[in-house]
Amino acid sequence: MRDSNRPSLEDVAALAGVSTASISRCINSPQKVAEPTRQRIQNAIETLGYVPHFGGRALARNRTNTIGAIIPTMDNAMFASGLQAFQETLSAAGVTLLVGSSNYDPDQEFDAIRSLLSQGADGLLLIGAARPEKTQAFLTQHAVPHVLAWCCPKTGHSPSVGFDNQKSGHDITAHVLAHGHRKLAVICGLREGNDRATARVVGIKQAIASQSDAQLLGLEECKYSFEEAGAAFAQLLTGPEKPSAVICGSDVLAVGALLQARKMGLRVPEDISITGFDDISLAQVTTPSLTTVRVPQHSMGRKAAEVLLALLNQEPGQNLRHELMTTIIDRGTLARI
Amino acid sequence: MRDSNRPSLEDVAALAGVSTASISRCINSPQKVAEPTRQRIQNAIETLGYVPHFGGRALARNRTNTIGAIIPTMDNAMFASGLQAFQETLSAAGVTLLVGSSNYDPDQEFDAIRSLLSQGADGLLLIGAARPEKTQAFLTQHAVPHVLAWCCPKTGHSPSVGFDNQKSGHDITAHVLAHGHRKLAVICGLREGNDRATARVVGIKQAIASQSDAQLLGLEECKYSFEEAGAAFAQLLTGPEKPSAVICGSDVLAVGALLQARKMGLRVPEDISITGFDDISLAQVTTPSLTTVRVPQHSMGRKAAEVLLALLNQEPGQNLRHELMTTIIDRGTLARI
DNA sequence: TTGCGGTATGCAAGCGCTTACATTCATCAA
DNA sequence: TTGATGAATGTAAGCGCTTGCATACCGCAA
Repeated sequence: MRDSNRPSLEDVAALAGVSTASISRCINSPQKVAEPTRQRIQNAIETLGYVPHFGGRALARNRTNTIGAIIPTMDNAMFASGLQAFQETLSAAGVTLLVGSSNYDPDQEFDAIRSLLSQGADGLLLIGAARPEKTQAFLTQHAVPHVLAWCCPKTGHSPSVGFDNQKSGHDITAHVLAHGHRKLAVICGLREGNDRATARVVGIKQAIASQSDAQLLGLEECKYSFEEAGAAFAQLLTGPEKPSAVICGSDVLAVGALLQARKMGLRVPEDISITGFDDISLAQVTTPSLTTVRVPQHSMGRKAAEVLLALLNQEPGQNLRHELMTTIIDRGTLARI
Repeated sequence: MRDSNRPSLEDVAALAGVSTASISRCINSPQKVAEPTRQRIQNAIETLGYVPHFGGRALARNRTNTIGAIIPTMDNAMFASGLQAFQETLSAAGVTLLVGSSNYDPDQEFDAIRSLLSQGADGLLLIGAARPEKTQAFLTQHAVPHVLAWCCPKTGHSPSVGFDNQKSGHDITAHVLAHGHRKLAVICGLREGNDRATARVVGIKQAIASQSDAQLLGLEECKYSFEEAGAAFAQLLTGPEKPSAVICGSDVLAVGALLQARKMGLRVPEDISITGFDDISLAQVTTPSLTTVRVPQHSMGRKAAEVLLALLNQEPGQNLRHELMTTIIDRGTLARI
């Protein structure tokens, strides 16, 4: 059953004429082995093309130097650059990243957590704070080191690196109101199990409520796709009163709305304003380009990696809650009334 | 040193009052264990929250049910949906996906290969066919099951699932020529070590050469970013003769060019035509939307997974070379002259 | 009763690696 | 010369799991 293609420590040891222990030492703490021996070992490793067996190593060390990230989707760019930064920071520290996706489904997320853990992940990056009791319990029971990103919960004791979704939702809405809009509508992602989407809407509603003459004419929930967002947009315009601005919970939704508006012969922003959220690269590319909320994806990813690494190394005195700031990026889809 | 948080088979065995072997059997081939015992074991597993240890398993089985994919970048959507399809197909087969990225750098790719392999990947998905001798030798020496995607080499004996980049480059160029364009320019990605970009350019040049009155006024290489592509576009327009069409090796480049054209006060396609390649979601979103070459990312990803899975299961009689077709998507950035 | 076949379970050997501890050997001070 | 010291290396146990083989037990036919 031994896979003859894969040289083991023993093979290297035989070739180099030393014990397996020396090889192991040579790999893991080279200063402990004498120069000439090290040379011989290096040669043997090279000629055999030896690669340490991860399983054996994990077993012996009880640590894998691997961490897992579970993101809702790879399909749009929403998490891509944050993940990229996360990954870069990790690999600079010699840690491998395992990626799983949940499709915004708590059950799939739970499975992914188990799967990554059984793959040996030493720690986890999770998006958002809301998860079922069952998942929470599992994380607690196994004392899984993890950090939450894209959110910044005030309760709970998981470390987090993110931003205040509610406040950001409030801010962009206040910005829209400040442009004179009073009849608003909202398109957001499916909120069930998605605390980011939920919080953004809460913030939006809050801002509207605090402006006495403003009204929320409609709110549509849909998946993060151009098509669904387009349909949602069309739906919002069926009522007797038309909104002057549509606030979207994500750039993907906003672009879908924008495309649909055009299809319906509406000029943006002259006839209707649209705002996005996230500032992914799509946002710069549309005509007009999207007024949106910039999420500091890159620094969030990097910081999350740093926090997680510190956690794994048991470095003390860490700040557990890192709140980053979002900024409103004014481009071309929001008109002043 | 035992991680007290992580229950082992032995713990479950103790709780259930059976041997570790039975637990293992219960997990891997439930029909081999009697119903009442199975119940007891299931309970024990549940209450302890037992998750099998990947390393132990890998060691004992010499197989991990994990496969690795190394893609040049996660940063733009070029590979995202192909990867998504790949991943979906794999997880339907109960196989986990490990993702690494190479940043278009052969050395980084080599490291990623070693790393994924040492992580226990049973097989690999690689993008493109061109790699250094050293990498080839390593793959051969270790007899690593792998499939190449995004290309379809006629030589070499690695299985591949992809399309003919050269032909596609030829096709889109012929299409542009058929629209009456004769003064062309090209923006492509950095070609060193990137056989897809290289082949596309070869195809483009070929098509131009076969049209006697057509000429290639300039060719710029740059990274896949809006900014660099914009600069490349500007550069192409500095010469005494202006191209009437710019053929881009990727949608990201085309969008960068489009944005820059607008910045320079050029109307697309009235003043200058631009074509893309890949048909990522960006392409639908610009104004005008991008005339481009659609790459069957989704079916490519799925098929690649199927081929790789078949390879791992030693299923015989597999077709080793799967060539998929690209299609030209006519949208709004190519004018008829 | 004996013995047979079959099913359910246990035993124990390894898978490749790390590491505490043991061993060897050279060096050097007394 | 001797013994203490310490550096370099070897020995072997054990990490958690799978699995071939041994064992125990059952029912049933002879």
